[in-house]
Amino acid sequence: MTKAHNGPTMADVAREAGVALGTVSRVINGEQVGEAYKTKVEEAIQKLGYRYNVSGRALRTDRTNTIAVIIPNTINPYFAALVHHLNVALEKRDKKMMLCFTEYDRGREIEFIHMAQQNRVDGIIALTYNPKLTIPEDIPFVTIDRFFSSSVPCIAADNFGGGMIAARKLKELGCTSALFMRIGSTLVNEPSKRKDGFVSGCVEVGLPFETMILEDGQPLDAFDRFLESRMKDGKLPFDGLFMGTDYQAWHIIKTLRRLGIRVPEDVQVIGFDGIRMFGDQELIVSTIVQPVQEIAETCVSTVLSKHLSNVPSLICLPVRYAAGGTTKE
Amino acid sequence: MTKAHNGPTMADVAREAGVALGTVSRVINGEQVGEAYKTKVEEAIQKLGYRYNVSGRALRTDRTNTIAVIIPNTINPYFAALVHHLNVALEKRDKKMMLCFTEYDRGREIEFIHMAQQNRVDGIIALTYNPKLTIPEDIPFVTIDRFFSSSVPCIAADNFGGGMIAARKLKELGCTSALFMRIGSTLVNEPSKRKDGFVSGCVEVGLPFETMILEDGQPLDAFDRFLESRMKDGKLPFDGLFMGTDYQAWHIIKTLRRLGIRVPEDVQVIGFDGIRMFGDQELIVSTIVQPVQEIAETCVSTVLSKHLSNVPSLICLPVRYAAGGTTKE
DNA sequence: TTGTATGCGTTATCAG
DNA sequence: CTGATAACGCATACAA
Repeated sequence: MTKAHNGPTMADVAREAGVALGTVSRVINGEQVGEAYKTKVEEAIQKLGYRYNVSGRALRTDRTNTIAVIIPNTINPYFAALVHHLNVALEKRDKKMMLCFTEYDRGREIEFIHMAQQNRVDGIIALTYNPKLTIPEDIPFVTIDRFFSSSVPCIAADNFGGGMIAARKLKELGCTSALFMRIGSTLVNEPSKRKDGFVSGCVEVGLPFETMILEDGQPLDAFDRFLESRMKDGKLPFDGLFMGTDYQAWHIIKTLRRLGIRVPEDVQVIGFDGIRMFGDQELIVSTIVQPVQEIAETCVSTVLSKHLSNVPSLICLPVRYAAGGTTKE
Repeated sequence: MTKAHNGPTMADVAREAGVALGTVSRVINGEQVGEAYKTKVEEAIQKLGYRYNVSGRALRTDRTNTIAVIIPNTINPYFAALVHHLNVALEKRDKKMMLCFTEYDRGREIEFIHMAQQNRVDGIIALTYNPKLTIPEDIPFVTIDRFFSSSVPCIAADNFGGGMIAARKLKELGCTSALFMRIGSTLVNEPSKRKDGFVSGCVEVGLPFETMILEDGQPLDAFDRFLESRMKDGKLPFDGLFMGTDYQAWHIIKTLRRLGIRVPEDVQVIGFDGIRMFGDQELIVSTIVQPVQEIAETCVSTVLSKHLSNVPSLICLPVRYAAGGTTKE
């Protein structure tokens, strides 16, 4: 076989510096080395433009300095933000990120976990939906938004708390009758608690409410038909609406306007996620903002923590309400 | 050293199957092997759940089956879409993607190219801004939106053509006086041609026009002040506006509305990129749509093509106009 | 402290 | 067609 690449190797550096191979390795890895040797080696490295071979080191140490991130895609702005902050957090620690897009495909979720193992990654951060996913035992694993078992740390926003905040806010803003709607995986995951929190909050503040949950896979316009069916004399029997996500809120607002309902004058709408225009500009709707950066940071520090077993099995990070023009502020 | 990982190796498979190590390798790589041997090996692989070690193979072959993608971030929806389609195109060819986010940092652009070389990637796809970037000779390199030299293929949308289309469209929609504004890197790259095409198109159709180019780094509200300065009796001397990007168009529309100018009744606005809400919903403004998927596909097929030298040095892909509510259709 | 030698898992060469 | 073995680049245990 002809060598494709002909960059300098440690042996080249050693020869150039007139020292032993092991000495070069020690310099590279910041171990104790005599000053004279060290400078000789460093000069040789400079001169040859040496950079260590990642595969060689990985083969030898069985560590890749890489964390696999398994996520549906990067098109959805919430995922895009997550990926962004995960990357920042990983880079800060000199880790590389191996990105795997599942496109919500459950087969792929499994396949990527295999691939991550095959690549000997140092850990996996996953946001998945497959109910039958089995988590590898031999590799640090952290999940987002979905609880597997007490041995697999789950990082999520405080979805329940977010639901409560939404209820209180609608009440505070003068709503007298509320509706919660969502569509999402039938899987019971952390976001499911948005409803529970909302219900709890409505009871707390004495706000009458209804809920409507659509099954996964149904088209969003089932919401539309529901609203249409509840219209009477050009009015809806609700003046407050809490939606499962910003995306769903955005969709329903278009429907409301089409039905001649004004937002926020007739109906106030709160979403969930904190999606912004162009990723970092204005909010799209009034919303419960997920602490994306903190979630990412926590995922990384958790998956890299030496003693995964000592880590809490569910970490909920605080959310906050933010006005985005679809409520009366 | 204690082995961290204890997955089965080729030697284990060979032992299990009662064949030689080399035979296992040949089966894995789909080379000619006797039928009986082949099945024995495949059974052993199944039984042990063997998967080849990526580092071992990479070390031996000096090929990683990985393409580095160097891009500012994934927050910007256009980049997010690009990354998405690049990933699809790469996965289709069983290549892995090594994502590098530069955050527009020129030092990082250089650093990532080094890192990619160090990781022995099979190719690099880069969207960069550093004027002093030197392209490695020994590794297939493709750039997006920016021409380096005839030996480095550049893939871009037909920015010039897009500018022309915008001019023709504004004329067709009844505009009598147009303005082009943009802010962007002082670097002369492909997107710079949006203006040239627009100017050319205006001349062609006989549409009077002005242009205003902001230097990179200036705040966007310099646009606002410019518009304010041109206001007379609550009116602007333009009724057609072509902006360098959808983001800038979006910004300027807010300004216009603040100034009491109606869009599209008083002024029609066209952007560039084709950004959609939530990545795949409605357009944000009327716009010239970049063929993101084709760009991604072309980048991948080009960087993987055996004979990079035979490839054209600039590939422009066709754009199209799409109405997005900020023009009179 | 530094040098030497071994092996990580794989592919490729060479001999059978 | 198959088996044995060397080498890829590196880190490390051991010897000096």
